This record gives sequence, C-alpha cells and structure tokens, in this order.
Amino acid sequence: MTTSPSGGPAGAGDPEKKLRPGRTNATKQKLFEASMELIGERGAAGVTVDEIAAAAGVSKGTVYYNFGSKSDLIAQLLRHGVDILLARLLSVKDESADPLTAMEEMIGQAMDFMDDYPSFARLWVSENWRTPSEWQDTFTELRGRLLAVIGAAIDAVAAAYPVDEAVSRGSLETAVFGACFVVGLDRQTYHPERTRQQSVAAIMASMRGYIVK
Amino acid sequence: MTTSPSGGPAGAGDPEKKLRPGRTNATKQKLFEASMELIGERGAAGVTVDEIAAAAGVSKGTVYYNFGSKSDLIAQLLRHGVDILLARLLSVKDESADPLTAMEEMIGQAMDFMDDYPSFARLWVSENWRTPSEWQDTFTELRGRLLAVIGAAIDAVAAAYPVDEAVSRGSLETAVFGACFVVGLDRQTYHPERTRQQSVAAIMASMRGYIVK
DNA sequence: CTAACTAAACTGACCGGTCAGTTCAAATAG
DNA sequence: CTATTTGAACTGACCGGTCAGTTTAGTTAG
Repeated sequence: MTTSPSGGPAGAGDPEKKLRPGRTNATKQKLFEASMELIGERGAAGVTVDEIAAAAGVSKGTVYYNFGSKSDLIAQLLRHGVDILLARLLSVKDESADPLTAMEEMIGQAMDFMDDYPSFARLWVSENWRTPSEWQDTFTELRGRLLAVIGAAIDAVAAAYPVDEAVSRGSLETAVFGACFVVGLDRQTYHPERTRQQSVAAIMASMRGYIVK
Repeated sequence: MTTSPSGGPAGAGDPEKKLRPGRTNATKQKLFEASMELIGERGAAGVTVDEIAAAAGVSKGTVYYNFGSKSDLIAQLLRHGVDILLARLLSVKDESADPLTAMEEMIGQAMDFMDDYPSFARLWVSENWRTPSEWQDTFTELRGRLLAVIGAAIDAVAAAYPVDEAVSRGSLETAVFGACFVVGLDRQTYHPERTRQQSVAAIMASMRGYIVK
C-alpha cells in the first residue's frame, strides 16, 4: 500500500537526493509547516490530509506524492522537529567552564524552541506516551537521542560538583526533559506573562537540588 | 446538538440526583473505565463511541442516554479523574510537621495515581495544551484546582524554609506538576524498572533546589 | 534559438468505508 | 408505573488513499 505515482520521492530516505537542480524542498517544507501547525493544535487524528494540503496551498495528491501516507508524514515531522531541537541543544558547547551554566543555557535553548515551535511540543506530548502507537519506534529512537544530550550535560554537572547519588540520573533526565516541555507549553497556553528567565530558573531548581551542599 | 433522549440523566450536572434508590452509577462507572482506557491509548479523536459502548458491555444508545455527547463524556471523564487525584493529594494532611515531607508524600501520591490511572494521565497530557479545544474551560478549571493544592504545599515549604525568591512560585508549581505526569508516564512506557522512590526523589530535587542553603 | 522530449511534480475527482449523532419501539427491572 | 437499557436502523458528513491525467522545468537535437 501507499504506493506513490511514477518514481516520485514519497520516501523517508534521501531527503534531497533526486532533486532536480534548481529545485528545492519548498513543497515538503510547506507541508511540514502546515501540518506541524494543524496537528499541534488538534492532534494527529483530528486533522485531515485535505486540511493539511489546503493549508500548505497544495493538492491532496501532492501530499501523497511527497509522503507515503499520513502516518509517514507525521513520522517525518517528528524527526524534523527533533533535528531542530537537537541542533539547538548541541549549539551549547562546553565552552562555558561551568557545566551548571551550560545546563542553564541548554534549558534556555529548549524554552526558545518551545516558543518557536509550540505545535511540535504539543504534538510530542500528545503522542509520546500512547501505548501501542504507530510511531512507537520513532519516538523511542528520537527520545533516546534527546535524552543522551541532556544526560551528558547532567553527567558533566555530576563530574564537577558533589551530587546526591540517591537521585538516579535517568529519572532526573526525564524530570528535566519533561519539565521543559510542560513549563514551555504552560507558559504559552495559560501563563504568557511568565518570562523565559523564570521558567529556566524553575527548571534549574532541580539541578541545584541535585547538587549536595 | 447533542440532545439527549427523553428526560434521562445525560447531564454533566447532578452526578447522582435522579438515581433510583438501590440503583448505582454502575453503568456510568463502567463507561468511565472503558473510555478512560481507550481514550488514554488512542486519543479522544481516535476512539469511536461504538467502541466505548462495546468495551463497557453496553449499547451505544446507553452512552447517549447517560451522556449527552461524546464530548460531554470526555469532559465528565476529566472531572472524574481529577476528583480522584485531588482526593489523594488532599489525603496528605499537614499532620507531618515537616512541609517538605508532606510535599514528598504528595508527589508519592501523584506517582501512585499515575500507576493506577495511566490512561487518565495520557488523556490529560494529550489534550491539555490544545489551543482551541472543546474542553478548554474544563481544563482551565481543573488545572486551577490541582495547582492550588500543589501551590499550598509549596507555600508551606516556603514558610518553613528559606527559599530562593528568584524562583517564581507559579513556575515551580508547573514544573513540579508537569514532572509528576511526565516522570510517571515515562516510567510506564519506557522505564518500568524505575522505582517509585527514584521517581519521587528526582522530582523532589527541584524542591530541595528551591530551598537556599 | 527553439521545438521536441522527458520525467518530476502536481492535480482533484473519485471510491470504499467509517463515524457521530439521532431516533425509536421493545424489553427489563425496581 | 416509570426509569433505564437495548439494539438496530438511518443519515449526512467526512476521510484516507488512489489514479489517470495535466503542468512544469530541465535536456537534448537540429
């Protein structure tokens, strides 16, 4: 199933292999943006392919030409968003001597990401913990990639400060990661008056509590 | 729209006003359980009323007799779950002299709740931050009720310990609240080996970081 | 330069199927 | 008697996916 006409893209692989010179991913990009917005607002199951196509100013057939299925589109959407978030997190080099400062910068980057791509954050929390989900494998992989980066930052803190060994690194990773999403989303939905600084400080509290006096 | 037949219950109000003596809410209860399970797994839009009725061992007509619409069912489902969670949180009396211990107990209660009603937690995070949502008002109200309880516990800590004034209470509430959901869900979905104790400790780190040395 | 050619990119009508919601006559039970 | 439940039928809308056909933009040959 989900065959695409002729030899068109439609694949998850080779994001830009067979592109004609001069051609860009413009259509795919527009589809990403449109579907990110819609799906973030109303959920994957609540949005129709027709709507996505219309919002992208493209025909329904084009969606199926560029992606194999609605499900495939969403999987690629998840990858796309995580790539952006990862790039931002990794942009925080260990230049800063203090790993705690680096951590703070990473959380700040995460908050900025939530501001820039609120719909992605909503999509993530909406679908992440569904139990059998079409994107279970995708989530497992992407989640692992993200947590690895956060885990490394926590490790750096643990190497530089005396930390509470009773707190498992994995649980702390999750708590910090989760808090980033929830605090970021909550700020947008319910408390736009809260500043980025406040949000970062609240999340950083858990790191300061990790360090023993 | 969403008219209910004859003069039956079907209302969100009066949870048990017109009940015949000897009758219980058995049907409604079964519908709550069945729909909680299904909706938690596949999302509100991904589940059909027919499925819910079948899972509850009841006819579709009964769903519309007891609830005015699918949307109404879900709104009542949210209230139902929050009532349970609130009751558990409030069961942690201030008996314990130490507000920090009380906080720890509350987080433990929250973790237990996530264990007992994982589907509710999934439903909550799935629909909570949707931007215009049918249940926006319901969420706002319920969220306020929950945060008030957590906020009071944080205030108690702030009254008993010297705390970092730079951390806004509201943001901290949100971070703790969110971490409870995310850590609880993550434990079930990705890390069943993690203990309740570990999870509580990770979340409590933010409270310890809130207190200044 | 340009006409013919080619394949990628795109279109939108269409199909089989599903769903929420409604209604109702009959059955059940306190 | 009356509240509750049943089960089935019906509707009108909608939805994911398909496909035959069209457009667009490079390429090639003369």
